[in-house]
Parts: sequence; C-alpha cells; structure tokens
Amino acid sequence: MITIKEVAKECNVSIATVSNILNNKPNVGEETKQKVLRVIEEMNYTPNTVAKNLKTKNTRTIGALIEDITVFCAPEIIDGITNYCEQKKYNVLLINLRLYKKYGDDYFEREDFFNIVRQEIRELISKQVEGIIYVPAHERNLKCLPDDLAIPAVMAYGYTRSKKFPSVVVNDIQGAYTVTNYIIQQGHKRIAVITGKDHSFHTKDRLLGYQKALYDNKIFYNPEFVIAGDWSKESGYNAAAKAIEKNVTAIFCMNDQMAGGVYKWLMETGKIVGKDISIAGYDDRDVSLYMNPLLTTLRLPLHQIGKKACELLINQIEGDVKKDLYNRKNGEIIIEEEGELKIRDSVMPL
Amino acid sequence: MITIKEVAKECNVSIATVSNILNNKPNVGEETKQKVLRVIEEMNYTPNTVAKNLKTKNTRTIGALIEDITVFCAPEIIDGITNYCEQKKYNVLLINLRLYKKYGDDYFEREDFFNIVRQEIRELISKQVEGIIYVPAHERNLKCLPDDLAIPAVMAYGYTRSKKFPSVVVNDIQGAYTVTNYIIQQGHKRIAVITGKDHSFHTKDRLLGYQKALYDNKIFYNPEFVIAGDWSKESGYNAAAKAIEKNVTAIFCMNDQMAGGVYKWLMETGKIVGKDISIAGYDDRDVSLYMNPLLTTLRLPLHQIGKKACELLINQIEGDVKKDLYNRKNGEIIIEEEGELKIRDSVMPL
DNA sequence: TTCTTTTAATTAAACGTTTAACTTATGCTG
DNA sequence: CAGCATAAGTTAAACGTTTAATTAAAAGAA
Repeated sequence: MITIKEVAKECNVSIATVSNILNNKPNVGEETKQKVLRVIEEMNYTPNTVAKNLKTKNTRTIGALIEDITVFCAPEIIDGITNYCEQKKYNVLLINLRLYKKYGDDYFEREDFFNIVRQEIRELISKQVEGIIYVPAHERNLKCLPDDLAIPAVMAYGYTRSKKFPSVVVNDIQGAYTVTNYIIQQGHKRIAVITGKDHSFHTKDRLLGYQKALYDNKIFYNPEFVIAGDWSKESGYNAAAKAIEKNVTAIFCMNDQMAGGVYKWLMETGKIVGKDISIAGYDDRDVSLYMNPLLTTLRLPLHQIGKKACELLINQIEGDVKKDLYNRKNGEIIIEEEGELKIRDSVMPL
Repeated sequence: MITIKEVAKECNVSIATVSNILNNKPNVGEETKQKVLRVIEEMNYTPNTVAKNLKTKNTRTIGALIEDITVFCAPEIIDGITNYCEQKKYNVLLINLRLYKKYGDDYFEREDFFNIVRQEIRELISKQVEGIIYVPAHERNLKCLPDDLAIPAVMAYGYTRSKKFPSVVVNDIQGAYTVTNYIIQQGHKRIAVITGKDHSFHTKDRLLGYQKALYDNKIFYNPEFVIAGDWSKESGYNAAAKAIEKNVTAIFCMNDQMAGGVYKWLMETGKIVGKDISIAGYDDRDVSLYMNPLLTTLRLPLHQIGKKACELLINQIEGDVKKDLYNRKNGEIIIEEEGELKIRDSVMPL
C-alpha cells in the first residue's frame, strides 16, 4: 500500500502539501497541485482513512445494532438508515446480533442478552463510532441501551424505556384508526378485530385506534368483536371462525400474517374475501401482494423510521438537536411516523 | 475519551506494560497485572481500535457491497456473511448501494453504475477493509469487480465474469432437477414449466435441470410444455391459461411469484391447487407459506451462499486458500450451493 | 563469589495522517 | 525603497496504539 510520504517524495514536495491538496486547503500553487494530482493518479494512491480518523478524532461512522436482519422489518429500516447516512456522508458499521437465530423465539428470557448487547456496544465504541442505532426484532421490556452510554443513541421501531435516548416508532393508534375508519367508510358497522399478543403495546395501541374510529363514526364498541390472536397465521385461522359466528361483515387483522390465516379459513369454508366478507391487514408485508384478492392493509413506515432515527442521531452527534422534533411520553422522547393505507381488493363496499 | 496513557500514569507503569496486559503478552508480573486491570475497570477505559489498526496494519474488517438490501434474498445472504464473520471475529462494513431505489428496475442500463461501484470500492479500500463481498440484486453482464482490485473479493449469488474472483451461486440445475424429479415421483408425466426471463442464466439452468429430470425418468421432453414467463406474478397468471390448455397435470414455476400468479388464475377459474392440478415453485420466499395450499418449492440456500462466500474471502485474506473448494467454468471459479426441497401441499400424487 | 540467564519492566520509534507554527519568496503600497 | 501582506511551501508535533530494543534487578549456575 502506497502512502502520502511516497507521493510527496515522488513530487519533491512535503507531505503537508500533498495533504493540503487532498483536502482542498488553500495556499497551494496550481502548478504543484496538478503535478501532485497526476502523481496520485499514476501511483494509484488511496489515502488511509484509519490514519486520518486517528488524527482528526472523528470517524463519521455510526453503529447499527440489528437484533436480526432476517426479520421482515429490518431491511427496510436499514435502507432508511443508509439512505440518510449516504446524504450526510456517514458510514454504517452493521452488527447483526442474530438473536433469533441464536436463541430462537424465547431468547428474550435469557439473562445474558443484556450482556451481549453491552459487549457489542463496547466494541462499537472502541471502533470510535459516533452514535448507535438500535433496531429490535421483538418488543420487550429489557432496556438494551445502558443509561451510562458515552455516545448518542436512538432506537428505531421500538421503545428505549429511557429518558435519555429517543425512539422512533409507528403511530399505531393512527394506523389502526385509518384502517378501521376506511372499513367504516365502505359501509361496514359490524367489524371484528383480531388482536396480537395480549401484553403487547402494539396490540394496545391498535385497539385504541380501532375504538376511536368506531367512536368518531358513532358506532358502539362491542367487546365481543375483539378476538384474541397472537400474530401468527394459525391464530388468525382460528380467530376467523369466531369472528364469523358474530355475524360481522368485516375483520381488521392486526397484522398481515393473521389475515393470511383468515383467508385460509374463509377459502376452506367457501367464502369469498371482499364479497362475502371484507378483510384488512396491517404491516403490508410482501405477502399481501400475493393474496387473492390483494390485501388491503396499512403500510408500515419502516423506511421513514430508519431515516428519521438516523436523522435524530446525526443531529445529536453534530450537536444541533432540534427540540421541535420532540414530544415526550412518560419522559421518554418519542417520534411517531405515520403508516399509509394501501387500498386493494379485500375490503369492499357493503 | 480516556487513553492508555492516562491508565499508565494512574498505575505508575509505562504504556507498554498496559498494552502488554491488554494483549495478554508475557513478561508482566501478576501483581501489576491485577492493579492495571482494576484501574482499567475503574476508569472505564476502552482501547481505541483505530489507533490499534493503524499500528498493526490490519482491521479485521471486510466490506459488503449490497446492491439493494430490500431485495428478498439480501438479508439472508448478509445473515450468512455476519454469521461467519462473527465466528472469525471479523467486522463488516455494510454498503447498501440502493441501486433499485435510485434508478428503478432498469438501472442496469446506466453507464455510471460501474463508476459508482468503483468509487465505493475505493472508499472501502481507503477504510482499509481486507476484502470485499459483492451481493447483486439483478443478474447482469457488467463486471462490477474491477480486475485491478488490490484486495481479495468474492461475489455472492451472482457471477463475477472474471477469472480472478470466485463466485458462490445456487446450483440451479440441481435445484430444478430436484423439484421436477419430485413432481415425477408423484406420478405426473405431463409437466409444464413456466420460465423466467429469456436471456437469464437462471432460466437456462433451471430448464436444463427440468429436462434432465425428465430424461432420467424416461419421459419425453415436450417443448410445448415450456411456457415463457418473466418472473412476475402477472406473467405467471397469463402463463397458467396456456399451461392448462396443454392438459398438463402439474406446473413447475421457476419462481414463487409466478406460482402466485398461477394460484390466482386457478382460483378464478375454480380449480383447486393440489387436487385438480399440482404446482411447484422455486425460491421459497415468505409468500410460499401464505399461499393456500402451502406451496411446495425449493428453498434457496441463501444463508449458506453468504457464509461460504465469506469463508472463501477470509481464507483468501488469511492466505490459506483451499484449492479443493474450487471448480471452474470458463475459467471462472464457481462454488455451487444446493437448495433444499420444501415439500408442502401444492404437489400431490396423481 | 562471579557470571549468566530469566523476569519484569521501560524507552522510543513507528503506523499514516493533519495542522499549527514557521519560513521564504514575491508582489504591493505609499 | 523600506515595510508589509500575501502566497506557497516546509517542519515537526500529535493522534493512541504496538513492539523491538534496551535496562535493571533477581535468580541460578559454576
């Protein structure tokens, strides 16, 4: 590998001059500049960023801690992060924790989870990253960002449970409201909802949005229409029968997977989605474009979440925190991004 | 940020001693060792990896150039890469080129694509990565890895078109063979195949596998059963009608998306998949688990591809290249990974 | 005892940059 | 023409480590 020293010698100038040219500093003559540039080209010299970083004490690098990159929401969030970083000329050091892979679904019981994260954070800091974005795969109560962290950090698509670090999340109340309201606009009044896991804040917020939409449209909320699911396709399949028993004309599923289960049940019992009964999903995963009929659902603003989280982080790194972006819930700084209703063919006018 | 110097001063030893302790070097007394370790803990000292890297001239970092991380195969390939890197204690610097996002589907027409890649590679080298893995999103003929590259590189899930860099790809002939052979084992003889785009090497290889399976089972190859698709769901939908006209009892779709289109057509015409006609897909995307009935398909060995590519790369970096891993096609070093048949409910005995 | 080896440590150079401080030559002003 | 700016460089220190070379003291061998 050829260094600035060798370029300097070749040009009969000092290394400072070469450095100045590389960094567009003033006080260098046009003639020498051209010569040096030519020699750089000829020798195929590439500056050593690690030396530069050591000297300048900044790396323009952020660390992205991803719990599991194969989880459906991760790639789009990362895409948002890299999008913003590209604009701001930051680098991203990606850590794929592979938590699902290592421990399976129940890993969050593990005690050492917290230690793994702490260790990874140590290593990122040792690599002089200037900030950290954490992207969870599961919702959970563990505070994965330690409060004594020396650099800025933000959470994308989850709560930090900390007054120190902001989080950027989906506005689930608004999302569920949008979906339910759309169903109502199509003339439906008897609308079942298949929920996610009981204790989940996603479930709570989406239920709230469902209720608010009913309320705003002067439709009585009937608790019997709320059917428990657990996010899985199977739970959707099982819930479908219960919903139909209640004589509803539409079902709002709190995710697309459960909607898939509902489709299956309806198909097996000879009912036609969109005609006999309307179905709406939530998330807008790939699947929704392969269901027949196409699933009407709410697109999660994943790209925006990643981008906004990154924006927040870089603002913090660069010290210009825009307070007006902030709102707080129980002391925690929370930014909410809104999903977008994808109107397709599974919800039809009554 | 606290440095080794401050730790040394606090302990009344030289920085060399602290360094030796940190790196488990010999010639340091047990007593001082304990003291230094305690002080490190107390002061919460974290070594500066960039300084270390500058001095030792290695970074244990590889660059991963991803054309588009939101493409369905990317996350699993990356998961394989990070899996291997974790084992070998390497880091990965992820570059998401976002090529789809920037230029849309036809970006590969662009002339500047090659320059973008070259520029990114320059920057990776400047960051002292020790090797590069390239993960394409589209197949194409551009040679994205320049032959004058100063560090090792490998391609994961695509061909390098270079005698210098190895590529790790899916063994499509074997894959299509496995699927077709399975269909035949279920008693089918009249088997249509819906192809991908015409010029694609995936299409060619999968067709070869299909033909070989027929041949091995002493079934005549009927060119009329080959129906042109273009990978899209719509093309599958359109191809379905043509396949049914030929009175086939099974259809092998060269990807899951087209299988989705076939499902749609069959559903609309009142035919039941798995009963009236058998369908098999290829890829095993998420969708295949949401189709009714569940799609029988070939799982792409994406994780293995990423992992193997990474293994190859790190072997090269560390200088112990295992020649026995290698086989060549037109001079290009190609490693093939085998997919796995996922037997589900869309192919049934005749 | 004296000489040699071993152990535990220190010193200082080096890695490839940036940058503040300095030097020298040139041009401009009054 | 002296005095002063300015332009175009150079010098050398510094960033936080590692490591080869060196030293000093203690232990062992003759």
